[in-house]
Amino acid sequence: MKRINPDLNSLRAFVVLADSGGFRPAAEFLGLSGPALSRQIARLEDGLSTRLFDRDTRNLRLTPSGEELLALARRLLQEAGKAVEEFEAFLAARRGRVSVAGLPSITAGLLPPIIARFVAGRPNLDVCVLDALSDKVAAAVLEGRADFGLTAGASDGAGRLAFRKLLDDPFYAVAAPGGPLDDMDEVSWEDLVALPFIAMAQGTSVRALTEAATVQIGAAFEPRFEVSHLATAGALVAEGLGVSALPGLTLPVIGGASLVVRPLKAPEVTRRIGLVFLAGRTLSPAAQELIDLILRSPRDPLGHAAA
Amino acid sequence: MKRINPDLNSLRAFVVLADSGGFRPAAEFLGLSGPALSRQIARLEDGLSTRLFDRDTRNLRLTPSGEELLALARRLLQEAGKAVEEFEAFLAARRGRVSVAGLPSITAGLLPPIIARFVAGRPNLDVCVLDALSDKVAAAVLEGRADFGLTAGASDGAGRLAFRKLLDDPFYAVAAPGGPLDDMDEVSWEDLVALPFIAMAQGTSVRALTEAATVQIGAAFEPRFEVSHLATAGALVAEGLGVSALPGLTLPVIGGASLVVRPLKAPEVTRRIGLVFLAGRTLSPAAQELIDLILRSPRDPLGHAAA
DNA sequence: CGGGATTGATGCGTTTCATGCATTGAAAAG
DNA sequence: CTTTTCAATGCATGAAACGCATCAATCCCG
Repeated sequence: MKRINPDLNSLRAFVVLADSGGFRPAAEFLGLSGPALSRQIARLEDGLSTRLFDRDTRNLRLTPSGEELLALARRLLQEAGKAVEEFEAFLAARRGRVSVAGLPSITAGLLPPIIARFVAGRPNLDVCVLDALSDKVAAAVLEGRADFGLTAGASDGAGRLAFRKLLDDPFYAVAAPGGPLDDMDEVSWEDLVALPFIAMAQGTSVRALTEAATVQIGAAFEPRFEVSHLATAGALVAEGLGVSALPGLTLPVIGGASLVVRPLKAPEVTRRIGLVFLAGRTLSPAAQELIDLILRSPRDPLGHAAA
Repeated sequence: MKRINPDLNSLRAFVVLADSGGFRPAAEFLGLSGPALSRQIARLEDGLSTRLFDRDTRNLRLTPSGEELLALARRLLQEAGKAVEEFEAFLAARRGRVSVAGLPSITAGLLPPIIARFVAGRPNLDVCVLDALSDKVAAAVLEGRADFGLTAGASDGAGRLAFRKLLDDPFYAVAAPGGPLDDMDEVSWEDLVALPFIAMAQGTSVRALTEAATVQIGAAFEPRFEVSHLATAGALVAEGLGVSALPGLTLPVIGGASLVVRPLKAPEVTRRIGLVFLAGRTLSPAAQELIDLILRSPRDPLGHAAA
């Protein structure tokens, strides 16, 4: 038996004709000429090897096969319409799922207000935020667990990741009010590392840059405390147990407003914050939209969440 | 926003390409040349205003939009396949519903074995048998409650019903063994109506023909009993309460084998049994199939169920 | 009872569109 | 560095759909 292959346009024409009860109005509705519709129906009937309408010049009535096909065609067209609608919603970034991997300082500070604007009016769009340390961020993007990442400029060796710089995030010295920084306008790394130092754990971007800075000034790096989470570091500083060097973006997260924060110089160290994504891969419309929104957002190095 | 109209063939090509991971094998599978498939995908992408594959000469990978469309296309194609399958089943008379209206003598005698053969191997085909008196049969067909009818030749005045003769069903005289017919080879209407007569109720084809016969011989028609159902008539006859004149098709229904049955002559009265259906209307494949089966079946006027 | 009007089908010419062949350009394999 | 493979493109061919004009049948109205 030869395979019959219904054409959605023919089915649509058939349904319209069945509904309108005449070739003329149906053809007009479809934007076709009468003969075109007549032939389209004839083709459909021929393809199905069945008469679909009992018709003469005056009457038009569905045959039982036509009735049967009408039900099936309606169902199929409805399915098709639903599919188109879903796909259009996906294309318009109103539906789908965006997965963002990011450093904790970014996902906690920079990202939330942007996501809030992003999901507004997009009730069917899921956003998944993956907060992880910088190497894990790159891994998540490489493995496809995240559509893109927000991290400190780390280029993957294989060149499979592309980087788009967002901002330079300068380091600041932080201490408790009444602590050693009260009287200083700005702080040098040399001065800072001489104080009891609260360092971030290995594997964080902050740690890597902190070590680089101490190496650069030829100082020994002997932290008094070592913590994994920013909140802990902030709490220790607030308690006056030590000082630390942190990028501006982290300050809102640790409650920098109630701490003494001073620009950190000699050398001036900045964390290059940017987007990473798989090179050569098209992003989902929703992910692209979120990226565009991030790029258009004001990028205050101090973290605009503090504003 | 312009209306996008997916073509099932394009979607099929897209799915095949996504599954086979390369243009060459996909094109071969689809029975197309490479360029044809390339353009088909390009058209699809153009129609959707989206890139569906990230591709260079060596790699072919779905974009997120492609992944999304793939799921939707699979679903839609599966729906389409199911619809085609259902429709083919309908066309092949393996699915659907046939509604037959018929005189009780036919629906009880002639029809059951035919229906038995008809539904064999058609588990999804519903058969609805409507047994009714002759005028109700015609009405059921006219009103569309039955696809066709099996009745005694009655033509609707408006000519909206077509009749197709099946057989001539001659009348027989019936009586109980040990009754008045035992010694006779054949019986005349005149002899029969002189005996205690069991008549069918008004509105039955049997009654109409019985009355016509008595009028024809100029006799009075004074039935001793009058019943609506054949089984009752048969039981009364078997009990020796009277005789009756019944068409051959009714005999198996009333247990004619245990009665005395004699050909009834002078005049020879026959009931024209045939199919009625709406003129100019195409029948459903299943109904047509059942009709063909009826036409091909042996038509023993005595009722082949007795064989 | 008869002519005009309406409706769907058909013949024909045109246009559009998809396909196939040949070629190009790019990337991987030897 | 050459060869091979693969997808994209130019070009020409062929098929399919469309519109216009016409035809046949029916209904409406005078």
